[in-house]
Formats: sequence, C-alpha cells, structure tokens
Amino acid sequence: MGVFKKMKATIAEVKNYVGREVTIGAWLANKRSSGKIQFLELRDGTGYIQGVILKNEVSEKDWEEARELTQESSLYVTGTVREDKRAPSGFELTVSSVEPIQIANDYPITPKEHGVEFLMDHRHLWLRSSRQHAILRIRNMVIKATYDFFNDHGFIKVDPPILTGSSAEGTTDLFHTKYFDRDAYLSQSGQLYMEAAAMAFGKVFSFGPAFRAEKSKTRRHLIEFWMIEPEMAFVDHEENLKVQENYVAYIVQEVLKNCQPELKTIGRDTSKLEKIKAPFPRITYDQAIEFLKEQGFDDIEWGDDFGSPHETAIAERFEVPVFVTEYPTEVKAFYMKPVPGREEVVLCADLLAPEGYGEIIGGSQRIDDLELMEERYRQFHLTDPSYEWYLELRKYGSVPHSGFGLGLERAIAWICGLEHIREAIPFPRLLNRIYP
RNA sequence: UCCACAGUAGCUCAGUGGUAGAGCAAUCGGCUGUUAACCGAUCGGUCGUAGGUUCGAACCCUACCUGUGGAGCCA
Repeated sequence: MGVFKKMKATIAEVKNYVGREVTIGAWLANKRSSGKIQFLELRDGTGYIQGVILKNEVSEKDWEEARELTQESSLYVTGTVREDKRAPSGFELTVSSVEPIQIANDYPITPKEHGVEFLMDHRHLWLRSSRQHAILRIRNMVIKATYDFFNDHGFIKVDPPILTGSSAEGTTDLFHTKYFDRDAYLSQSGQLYMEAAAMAFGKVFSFGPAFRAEKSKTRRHLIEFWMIEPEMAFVDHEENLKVQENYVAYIVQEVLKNCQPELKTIGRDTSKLEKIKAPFPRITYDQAIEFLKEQGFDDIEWGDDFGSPHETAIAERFEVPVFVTEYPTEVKAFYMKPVPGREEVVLCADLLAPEGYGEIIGGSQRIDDLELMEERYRQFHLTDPSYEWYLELRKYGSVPHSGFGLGLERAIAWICGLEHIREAIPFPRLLNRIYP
C-alpha cells in the first residue's frame, strides 16, 4: 500500500481521484454480502458510494472487520476509486482496508418503512437518511439564495430581538417567559422592529425564528419556524409585490440550478418548478370572493377572512404563486395602509403557493400617517407603553414604506413537494412535541 | 377547543368471540455483482391503561391516556 498515494477525500470529491487510493471517513448505511464479496454502502454527509471488498484481495483481518460492521457503524475506509456504470453515482470504491471507529448496535431506523411517530421520536437519527438529507440541503440552498438576493439588491440584514415586552400584532398566542422579575414573550414577528430599521438603513431584511403558541396541528403549522422579513423605505405596495415575486422566483431557480441530485432523491416533479417565473398573477380580494361564490362556496361573505379550503380553491386556478390583494381592513393587522379613497380595504397581499401549500407570504404597505396610526392604537386598544416607540416612527420623518414576511418552512415544503412541513426543519417543534 | 381515525413483537402490519401471526430488523449459517439483495434456521408478546359484558375478549361496551390530520388561526 503506497502510503504517499493515499489521501483523505470526501465522497463528493472521489470523481477527482479515479484510479487513485483515498481514505474516507464514513458511516455504513447498509451492507450486502455474498460469501467472498461484501458491498458496503457508505455515506459521509457529502454523498453515497458503494465500497466493494473481495475476500481474496484483502487481509483476513480487514475481511473480518468489514464483516463485523453493522448499520451506522463509523469507519475509515481506504480503497481505489473506480468508474462503474453499475453504480448510481457512477463511481465505486475497491476497498483495500477498513478501520472501524465504532460498531453501532441495534440502529433503530432500518431500511424499511416506518411510521410518523417513530421517525419523529428518532429525528436526531432520521436526519441521516437520504431523503431528509436532501431536503435539508435544499433548505440550505434557499437560505443561501435569500442572503444572496437581498445583499445583491441593496438590503442589509438587521436582527430584531427575540425576547420582547409585548406582542407585535396582538392576534396570535405568544409564548410567555420571565425577564428577571418582569414578563416577556418570544417574538412571533420582527416586523415592527424592521420598520424602525428601515427608517435607519432604507432596505433591510431579517432572518430568524418566530414562535406561535397556537394549538394548530396541521401539515402547514410549526410552533417554532423561521421567517424572512424584508422592510423597505420609500417603497409602495406595487413595488413591494415586485420584490416578492422576484425573490420567490429567484430562490426556486437557484434550487433548480444547484440541487438537481437532491430534487431527484425526493422525487420532486421539477417541471412544476420550472414554471415559477416573475411576474405572478394578482387577483383582488373582491375578485376572489366572486370566484369562490361561482365555485359554490356559500359559507363566505365579503368581509370574512379566507379559510384553508378557500385559499386552496383560489391557488388551484394557477400553476404559479398568486397574489390576493386588498383584503378588508377589518381582517388584517392594525398597521396596514388603507387604499386611498376606499378605506374598507388595505394595501396588502398574501402570496398563495400552488399545489395546495397555502400562504407563504403576507405583506403590506404600512401606515405612515401619524394621526391614522394614533386612531388605530385607540381602535385596537394598544395602550401598553411598550408600543410607544413604534408610534414615534411616524413622528420623525415618516415615509411610505412596505414589507413582507416569508415563512421559510412553508416555502421549502412547497419547493420540495413535502406532505408535511415537519420535514422542512431539522428539529420541528409541533403541538405536543419538543423532543428531540 | 372541536371533529374524525388509530394504538398487537424493536419496526410495518394482519388477526372482528374459541391455542398470538407474517414480513423486516437482530443472531447463526450459505452464496464472487449486490442495489430496501437473496436462501435456510433461531430469537422475539402485560394485544395503550383501567373497569365492564361473556363459560371464554386483541376482538363487544364505558372511561381515560397517547398519537395522527383536519377545522379554527396563521407564515
């Protein structure tokens, strides 16, 4: 064995070392054996490769050590890289020696099907499986594309606080905690702080966790999820929609460009993603109500917010995400700017993803008029002094401004075509689940 | 919070009133091209919990617990 020809490599790199001997640190994903030949299915986090070990070409010690390897045992494996048409990746390793690091006993996740509860109880191990691995690599690409997009468009990242003294919107249930001897809450949105940041920096975005103590248990809900919240000074409702559609189209195209192996692993129909290009269609709330009535929904009237079945019916008309704009003022947040001359609706939009994935973005132009904001404070009983600073943003150099929030995991669930949002985050927090 | 469905071997499930089953995993053996390999053998159980009906309950009834996914609410 030529010691100076041997070098460490990852599985992703082996294509550069054809005909050469490399050492790979890996886990044993599966093993098949046949008397005098063993096939070691190896993974190292960068990919999968099959190691082939022949009894009469290695020492008795190496052969026996390979035989003793169990599923998820860790090892250093040394061998010669070889191109092989029979291998899914096109490359195989002819193993010359194995060096077990640790022999795993009774790995719970076997190469057969498992139920949801069992897999969720073993999420810390489930992450190793090829499907979860692929999804979380796509998640990473969406995150990278997000940073790239906003940095390339003149935004700077500003981090809002996670511990807050009060609710941002007052609509959903907050997680309560203590702040020494005072009350505090986990942030459900950084938006109000991002408005302050926009008045300082112009165009800003945040990317961080949000917490909602809602007793929601559906495939679209997480208790803890990650949200991207851009906020832009001197940007109106219409310009806001343009940023949103360009951003969403960009992350989809980046995933298509850089994650083909992962999309193949999870079996995503990429033809549906290839259609995702800006601009996206827009329909007003008024038009949506009319459409729903035509479709036979008699459980909705002008002024009601849409339920899940309504959103699905609207989104199903389109193959790309659709903006639903100008919702009734009554059903939306207090800070949204009314449509001039039509105070009963606001300059807002929800972006509904196709294929039934629901709302992935909510955004609006914000109220910039001090008197109107004071009126809203009275209407919504925002008497808590912890809201005072927000009012001051309208007092000192108020400008038209807009922003939106994108739910990272919902976007990933849609891009990956997942049955359930819980696969879109490494360690999902769900109703009744905070383990592992 | 409400509605629906489910809980039997480590895992996935079958068993609908009469002796607790299969596949996979694990363990042992066989096989030089396997791809969730295959073949043979072995191992494996407080049938979610408590009560009730019955000569007899995994199975029927009641309550509770746990899980699942749908509503509401939201991203």
